Amino acid sequence: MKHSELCPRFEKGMGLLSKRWTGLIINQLLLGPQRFCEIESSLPISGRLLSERLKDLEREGIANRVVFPETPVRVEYSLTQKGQALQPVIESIQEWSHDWIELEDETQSHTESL
Amino acid sequence: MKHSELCPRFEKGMGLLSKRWTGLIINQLLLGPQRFCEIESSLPISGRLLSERLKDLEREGIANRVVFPETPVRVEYSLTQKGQALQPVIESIQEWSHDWIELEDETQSHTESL
DNA sequence: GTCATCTTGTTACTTTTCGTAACTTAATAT
DNA sequence: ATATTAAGTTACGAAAAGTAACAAGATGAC
Repeated sequence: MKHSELCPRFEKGMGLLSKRWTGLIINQLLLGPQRFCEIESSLPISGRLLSERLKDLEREGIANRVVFPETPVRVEYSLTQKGQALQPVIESIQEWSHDWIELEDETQSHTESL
Repeated sequence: MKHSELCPRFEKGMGLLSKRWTGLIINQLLLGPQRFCEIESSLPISGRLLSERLKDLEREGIANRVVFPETPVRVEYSLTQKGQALQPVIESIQEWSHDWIELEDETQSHTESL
């Protein structure tokens, strides 16, 4: 129960990134500002969680939220400087994934593990 | 409900990294091989979760597990090549955290939010 | 012999987070 | 009036995380 050596900034940063969906949402926003439904369509995430994660990101100063009061309403999310600064993180994860992750083949019908 | 553009390797890699504790455990193992109780002491993680995460990492080929049948038993965990290859990822997260995360001060007794 | 000790887990149980689906709001079109 | 659409929210069951107590197995203390 001594965890003294750990840098608290790093611990907090890692805590943000290691919440489910956060990395993938940021990856999506690195492509440019996007509205809620675009992010939702680009990822297998539900509206409930997406809404929750975007609120987290806004609260942490990583994402901006802009409402266009059209009908129906349009809301655009974009990255702040702090969010843009995550690009090297995302890129390094992309490189590692490309180099080291192998896909298990999904050609079988879903009746394995029986 | 279309999430077609997403690279499955990246999605899987991000899935690994965005499990709670995974990043911090890998960060610890980047310092060198360590036994179970050392990792446990270095992080505010419980034995149950640490055991679970280390099994995940072993199954993914990221960590090695070596048992020394002494008394009491000693078990050492270390990173494989695949695990070592995560160093740039961890480093980029460290840099971002250093540059952009600010700590809220914890000088108050824990009676805020009332 | 029996009891305590130490490490690496596991089991049992509670709390938090996630996943799914139905519902809400507000402006417009039919 | 009713349907439509985007952006959420609410409700609820399922999965994951947190906590604490316990187990195995060899040793040393009494």
